[in-house]
Amino acid sequence: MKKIVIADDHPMIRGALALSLAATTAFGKIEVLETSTLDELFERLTESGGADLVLLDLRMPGVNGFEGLLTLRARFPSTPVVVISALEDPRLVAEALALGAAGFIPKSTPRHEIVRALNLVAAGEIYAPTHLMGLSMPSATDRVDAEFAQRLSSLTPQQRRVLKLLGTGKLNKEIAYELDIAETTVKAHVSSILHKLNVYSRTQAVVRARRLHLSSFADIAEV
Amino acid sequence: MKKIVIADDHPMIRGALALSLAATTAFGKIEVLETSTLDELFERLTESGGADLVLLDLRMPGVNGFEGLLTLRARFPSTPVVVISALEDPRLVAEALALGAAGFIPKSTPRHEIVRALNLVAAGEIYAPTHLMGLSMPSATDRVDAEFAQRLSSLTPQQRRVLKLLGTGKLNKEIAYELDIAETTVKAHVSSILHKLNVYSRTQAVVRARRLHLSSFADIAEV
DNA sequence: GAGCCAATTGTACTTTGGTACGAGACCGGA
DNA sequence: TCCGGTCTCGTACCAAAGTACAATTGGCTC
Repeated sequence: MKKIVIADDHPMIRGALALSLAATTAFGKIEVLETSTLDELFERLTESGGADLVLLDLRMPGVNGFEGLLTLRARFPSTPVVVISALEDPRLVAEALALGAAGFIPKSTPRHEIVRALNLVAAGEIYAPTHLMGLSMPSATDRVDAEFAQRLSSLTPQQRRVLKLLGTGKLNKEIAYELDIAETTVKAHVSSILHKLNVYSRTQAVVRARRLHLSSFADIAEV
Repeated sequence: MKKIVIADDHPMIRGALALSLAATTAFGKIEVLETSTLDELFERLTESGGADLVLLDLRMPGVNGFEGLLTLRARFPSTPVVVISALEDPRLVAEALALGAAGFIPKSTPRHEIVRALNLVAAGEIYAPTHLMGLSMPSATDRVDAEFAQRLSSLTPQQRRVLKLLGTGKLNKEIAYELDIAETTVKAHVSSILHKLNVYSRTQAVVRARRLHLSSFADIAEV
């Protein structure tokens, strides 16, 4: 009995995906859970210790972009994640796959194609629509971004929080206050972050992280 | 005899604008100069000490985005600038006006409307297409951005170069080497930049500057 | 020439930032 | 139970960042 979680804030999409899952044979018997928020998704996964597959919408209330995928991959590295997206930008596809997604399914995909995609993923393959793959030759910057995304995914949750605050230009002292930890600890985190991201200053870390479409950096809090 | 400069890298656009200018009565007798690069524009303006009007394309070879407008406003504050753009994003309009543009004319504008716009500007009014104004209420962040853009425009050319390098995450030492000046001087510039931008760390300066769509920050140099 | 401003540099200083090493607490898995 | 990883924190140290003050140069304008 495989456990599959659909995480999408739109009930209609969830329903459509559930239908496709029902038509997918490769998983055998399945149990489908639906969540409409990221927090709920993590609750479910934490309770049950992961799942056999997660269908994750890129755009969810609270956290948009790749933040969710990043966190998901960090906390449940062994759980395959298929990204569902309304956008069909080839760069998004490349980025999602670089972050360890097992597939990328645009919402416009016809159902029989979705079923085929899920069967592929069930078999351990990686699915992405061909028309979004060939065109975007992995350029130099894309590869750099992908590598950086990989590094980003190696951050621990707390380190990600620190990086998020770094991204607003805050001082170590301010970060310490906001997270209610000692400044020493913040320094330890920052130091570790810099090593993991392979940069040598907080400013570089922020600049590089901002290049990815992480929601954490899309909406900077007021000063 | 009013001196008007058209700065656009596309000859066809320059021609169309020149025609519209010829049909504009409010300026009286005019002399029209055309330039295809930003550098050439600045040469002309420096020679003649400004102009009575500049029609500036947002996208020019070398420097895209608002960089040119920013520099123009900084070096020739008394010269009115009308922004010409192929893009019609309301946010671009708001930003251009915040930076002191006297008008915003999309390239899709019909000629009679362009003439009307130029007449308005000649009369000291500010022109922007109504369909790009009403929708984007000046939100809180927009106002913050506009204020920050104002501050940005107060930077000197050299300070702008330093900020650009700051935006790539470089150390003072590296910036000094690239600009071939002493690290002390870089520090002096950075310090001045921070004051002018009203922030207290380089990282904040970078984060805030990147929120604007300045080309300097669009294409980060290789590491 | 006087005055203004950008740019440059120096010295000296304080504050942040970042590294290195060690260590205790907690937690989940083997 | 032991092991590994995360989070925590301290001390100590060095490098980078940032400030303050002062001074020189050069170009510009009035």
